[in-house]
Amino acid sequence: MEELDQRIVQLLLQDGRMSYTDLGKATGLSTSAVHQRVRRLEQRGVIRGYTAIVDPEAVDLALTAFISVKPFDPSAPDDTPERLVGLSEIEACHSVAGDENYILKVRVPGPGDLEDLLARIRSAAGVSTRTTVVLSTPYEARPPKL
Amino acid sequence: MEELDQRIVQLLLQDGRMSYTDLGKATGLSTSAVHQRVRRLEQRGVIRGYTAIVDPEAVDLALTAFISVKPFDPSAPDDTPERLVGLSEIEACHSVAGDENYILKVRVPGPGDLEDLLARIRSAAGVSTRTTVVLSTPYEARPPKL
DNA sequence: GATGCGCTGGTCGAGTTCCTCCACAAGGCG
DNA sequence: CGCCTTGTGGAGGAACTCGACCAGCGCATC
Repeated sequence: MEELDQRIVQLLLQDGRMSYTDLGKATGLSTSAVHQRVRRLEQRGVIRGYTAIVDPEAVDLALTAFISVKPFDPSAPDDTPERLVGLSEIEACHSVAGDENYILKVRVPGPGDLEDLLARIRSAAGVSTRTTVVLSTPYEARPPKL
Repeated sequence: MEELDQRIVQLLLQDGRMSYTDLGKATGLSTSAVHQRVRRLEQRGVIRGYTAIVDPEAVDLALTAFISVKPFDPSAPDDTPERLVGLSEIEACHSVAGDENYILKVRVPGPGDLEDLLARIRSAAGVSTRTTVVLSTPYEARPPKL
């Protein structure tokens, strides 16, 4: 990817609502040219979307946890992600190297909801779980430096 | 938080670039009223910002890993997050319950950069590390259901 | 080595839409 | 009744969006 696109992406990572006019000023391009590049980045899949960054506590999701997951039957075909995709408390699902197969990042209002969620995960995917509760998060969702 | 604000936040989680006019149509409010509410949500810290969701591979950050971190000296005051805040490869830092103290989420171009980053983390924070490499991520950054 | 063609990616301008601010109204609440 | 909050509506200006046009470049052709 060339340098102009990279700079545009960088700017949109820092402020997803920046206007095309401002992007143009920041890159030395015309509004239309920037707009065109952004559209291309979107349809090439480089930019997958835009979102607000929200304080989890403010929306009653004060408890974050990482759940490591391992199938009971290692020989069965592994469709764990599809089995869990319907659980909206799961923010992310990573397939990982190591003792367990997946790491899930989940957000719930409180401990009771976590207990409940764990049961649903185990029964939906046929897995054993090991969960790590996060106590606080010093920082999160920082935009990468390109 | 009341229901209208919740719906606005939900919509902005799904599309961070939605216009105030559209938000108004979706919530049954006038453009001005929505704008006002969003500004309040921003300055109350409920909405912390906006960002583009970018394909990491497209910006040469193909390797994601979780690094569990534990200080060499458990009795020393723990300022690990501050010591690591300057490393831009670290996307998130969570203080966790369990054997280790923190979980870091990092993104680098490749294995060599990970090795290098680990050395910098250890020397900057005086910690031992245990890293879990992610092989693929079925999904990530899903907007929570409110 | 010129000529000409098509592709890519840029500027410019005009019509439309959206943002943003202000004045003002309706509903609680002391 | 007066004040605060939260809404509506409107007007001016800014931003978006589209089409027309142009410059550079690669490349086949002569």
